Amino acid sequence: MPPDPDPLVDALVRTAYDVMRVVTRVAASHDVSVTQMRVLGILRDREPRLSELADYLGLDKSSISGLVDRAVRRGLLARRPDQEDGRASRVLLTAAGRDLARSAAGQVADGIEPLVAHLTRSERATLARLFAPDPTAAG
Amino acid sequence: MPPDPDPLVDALVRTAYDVMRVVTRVAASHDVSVTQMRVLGILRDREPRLSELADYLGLDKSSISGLVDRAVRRGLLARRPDQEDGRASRVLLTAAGRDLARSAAGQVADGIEPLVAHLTRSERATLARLFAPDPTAAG
DNA sequence: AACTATAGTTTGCTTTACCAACTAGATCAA
DNA sequence: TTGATCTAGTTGGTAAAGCAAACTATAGTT
Repeated sequence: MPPDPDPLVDALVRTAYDVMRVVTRVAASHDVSVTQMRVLGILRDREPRLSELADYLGLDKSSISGLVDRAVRRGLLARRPDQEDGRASRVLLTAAGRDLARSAAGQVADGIEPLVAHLTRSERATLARLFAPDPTAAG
Repeated sequence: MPPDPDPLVDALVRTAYDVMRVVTRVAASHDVSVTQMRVLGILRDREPRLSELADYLGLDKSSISGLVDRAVRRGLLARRPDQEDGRASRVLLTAAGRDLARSAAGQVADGIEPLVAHLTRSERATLARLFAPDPTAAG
């Protein structure tokens, strides 16, 4: 989207594509889709219902079923019936899934490193601060 | 990918997902895929061969054929035989494609705005500067 | 002219993701 | 309690994304 009058927006979009390229590459190296990678990341500190997962991802419930199915078949995720609601299931990482998530996170960090390699220590700190856990925006 | 020791990396990944969410939404509102949106953006100031486009996107040639086909069928792109190489085609925006690209760029800018709404003018300038047209990294 | 390399296309496959229809368990009302 | 309704998740059907492999046609090379 070149004729972007706002250089910041332009930079954000460009950087987003760069980051996604890294994530895509790392995911592929583990033979997992970007979305599945993201699921693994989300589940590291959560054990949500399928519908909650759908909300996190902004996807339709029906998209989640197959996504989780495939990951379960691969031994990365497991389903657990919800205690409080007989209709619901909760999704959680298996040991293998947790290993993959950890390893992939490291690779993503390494892959992103070059994108900010030209920044000084203090510039990085500034960047991290400006991007801080979004005070108002949705997470 | 929570247990990311580097808060900057974490912020970049999170922001990338936020940006992609906006792009996805805008693309959907035009009934176009994220990849097609990206193609429209790329073609705004270029008229590449299919193979060059494949390189830009990091996709296989075979993925490009169908992608371009569908966009041509929608009247967003056109193929033009390359003068210098009888095997090659060049891809370019139609007027409709250019309109869509322009309009979408505006929507993306508007959608991203909230992500940086909490920043002061000077903080934005800093951010834009730190993200500047990556001096070393690949574009 | 014959080989080889390159540009694109086509076919077949899996995954993604949607929608709509469905099942089963929850919830609310009478 | 029974019935109406809502919600969680699954299933089936569809279009697109993207890869790999086989193929066509043009370039380039020897």
